[in-house]
Amino acid sequence: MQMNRKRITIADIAREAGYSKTAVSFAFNAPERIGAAAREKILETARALNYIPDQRARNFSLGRQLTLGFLLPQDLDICLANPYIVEVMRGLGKICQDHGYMLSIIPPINDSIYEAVKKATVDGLVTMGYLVSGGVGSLVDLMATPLVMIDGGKDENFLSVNIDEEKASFMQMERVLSLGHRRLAVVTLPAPTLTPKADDRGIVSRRLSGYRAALGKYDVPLSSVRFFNNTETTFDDGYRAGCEIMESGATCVVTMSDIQAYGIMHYLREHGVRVPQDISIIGFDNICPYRGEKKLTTVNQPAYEKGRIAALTMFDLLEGRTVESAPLVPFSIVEGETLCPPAN
Amino acid sequence: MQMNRKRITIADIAREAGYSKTAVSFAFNAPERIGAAAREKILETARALNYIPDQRARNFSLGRQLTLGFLLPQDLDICLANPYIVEVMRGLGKICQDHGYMLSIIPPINDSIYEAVKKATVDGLVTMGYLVSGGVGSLVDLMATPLVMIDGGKDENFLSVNIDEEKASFMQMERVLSLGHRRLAVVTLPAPTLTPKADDRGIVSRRLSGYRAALGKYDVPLSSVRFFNNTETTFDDGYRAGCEIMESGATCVVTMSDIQAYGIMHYLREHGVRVPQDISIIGFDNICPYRGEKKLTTVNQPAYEKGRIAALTMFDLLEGRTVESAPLVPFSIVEGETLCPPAN
DNA sequence: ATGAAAGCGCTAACAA
DNA sequence: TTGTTAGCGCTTTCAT
Repeated sequence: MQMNRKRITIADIAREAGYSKTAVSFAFNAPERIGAAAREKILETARALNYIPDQRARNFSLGRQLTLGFLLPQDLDICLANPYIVEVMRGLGKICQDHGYMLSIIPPINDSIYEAVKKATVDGLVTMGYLVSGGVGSLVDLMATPLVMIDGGKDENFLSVNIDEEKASFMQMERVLSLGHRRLAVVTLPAPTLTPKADDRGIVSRRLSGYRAALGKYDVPLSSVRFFNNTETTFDDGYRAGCEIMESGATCVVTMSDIQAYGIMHYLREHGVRVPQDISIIGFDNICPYRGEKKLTTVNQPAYEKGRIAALTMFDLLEGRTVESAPLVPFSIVEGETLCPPAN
Repeated sequence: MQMNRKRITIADIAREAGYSKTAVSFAFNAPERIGAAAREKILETARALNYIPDQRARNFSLGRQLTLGFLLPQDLDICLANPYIVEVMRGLGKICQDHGYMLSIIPPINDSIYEAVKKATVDGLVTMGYLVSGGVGSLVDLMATPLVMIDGGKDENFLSVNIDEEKASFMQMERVLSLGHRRLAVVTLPAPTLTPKADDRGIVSRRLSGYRAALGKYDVPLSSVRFFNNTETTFDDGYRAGCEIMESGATCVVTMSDIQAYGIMHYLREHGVRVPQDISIIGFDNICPYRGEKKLTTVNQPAYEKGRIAALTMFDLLEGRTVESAPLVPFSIVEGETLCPPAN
């Protein structure tokens, strides 16, 4: 196994080479600021002593970390089980790699995102799926850590990378209403952790308002919609909700995330309910078909692109470029095999 | 947008509260080592001044980082597109979360894993898919950074979490040989970046030796096997290889990774080749079916579990517990719908 | 061209 | 109980 020999420091090299620490530092990071002879001698001894500069100390001294943080809205094993989130991460990470940065996945600490932020050592934070109102918002402000949201909400202090949530959810709902569905089950995302008070700027509220608009257009009363508000964004929890949904009498399920939808489909199939003949279903995100289920009709979100844009925006911030606002990214409804007119 | 007000430091609090920095430090991190009155006064002023301890400085001083690093074998966007790797990461991350750690994804810098390691600020490194021989091995030794491999190879200096590669690949190959296949296409993993010299301890070599053993048992000459050694571990590159494979006359494809296999299947289906009637295929890893392809017969690896074990091992190392060796994790052949006897 | 020394913000051994 | 002070390893200003 590895032996923990003590690290060689810059002082060792300085002493051994007969130069100052400054000289050594320059030899490594600013060759032009030191004589050729001195530099050679220094690098020589550094090599001989197997000196590796301590990146930790360097970063600390330079006040940077060469790391972007990705703040997870829920437990890590839930988030990484969601292909949509992973795809966002892939976009984020690609840009990090291009900049020589690491991407740090930051799960909540004891269910607290706030605590996680306090412990995080990163140059910038990217959040996903919730509003930064209140606690975390002022915390990052105190820490002088730039923050960019993905799927966040309107906030005067932070940028958010989003699709047009109202419009997308309007179209999603309209798609099924136009097919004739009138008895609906709507599965929402879990209440955002960071919005203590009811807040109409978060992603859930905005989508709900899109739904309401569509329902209004088709004169469908809210009472004919059954809401499922306690479903985690997981396959398993979708599956779990399947039972109640099946028994709700709905002819169509509208979910705010594909991963839930696939869980629901799995349950339905296991229980002899045919999709879409018996129950139609439409999702949100557009992840790949899951567990052998048929391809979902859904709202496509450019996940990878969202990650990329968020990271690029973050580097703009870090490198002092002014950023007016994050752009709306495009979405579209993609056809799968899970929608048809209601049976009767 | 955020305003970058200057951070309050421990010195500010000390001065303002009329105590020393030590006292402030204790007030936060060792309440029992300071009087109640002093503590109260200090926390009071800290609150008033919105003081947030600088985690960077704290970590630097304590010589830790509260972060585990996950060293990627290839570009980040390739790795995160592989569900097998993501699942490993999920296992790693879960344990990190349990320990209040972050998980840092470390992509190569300019194609160099070595450079990435030098820049990384983490308490421990977990690698994936290659041997740590040579450069990186001695580097982490100099940096005194503990390292644990996943899918690495035999190495006297580092632990590796693996299945029994020889046995698994033997069984994988035997599975198709026993069905009667004699003309085979074998798709390997790309040559591990970190093994400059031919090395027989890496994962690819070990699996090849399993293949040889199985072929020997069935008296099948190596000449009846067509090797594809330049296929990246991606869906797209599998797809790309599909053409040559189709034309190779093989009745069965044996791949070292599912993601390649699904790419190949996609190509075959698009070109009217039926799986398994025309060409059988067997994979490795056991990821979920991809892009609507049928479920692959494959070797199941407990990816999540591998990640967990690697992380747990790492924390053993970090917390000074002695670790003899990483255990072999179990594997199994799982039946899909992609295997049948050869046609003629 | 080179070096002394003062940071960076926090911890902790040691002294009082 | 509390404070002084010397680190942690590197960067960088400012003399020389």
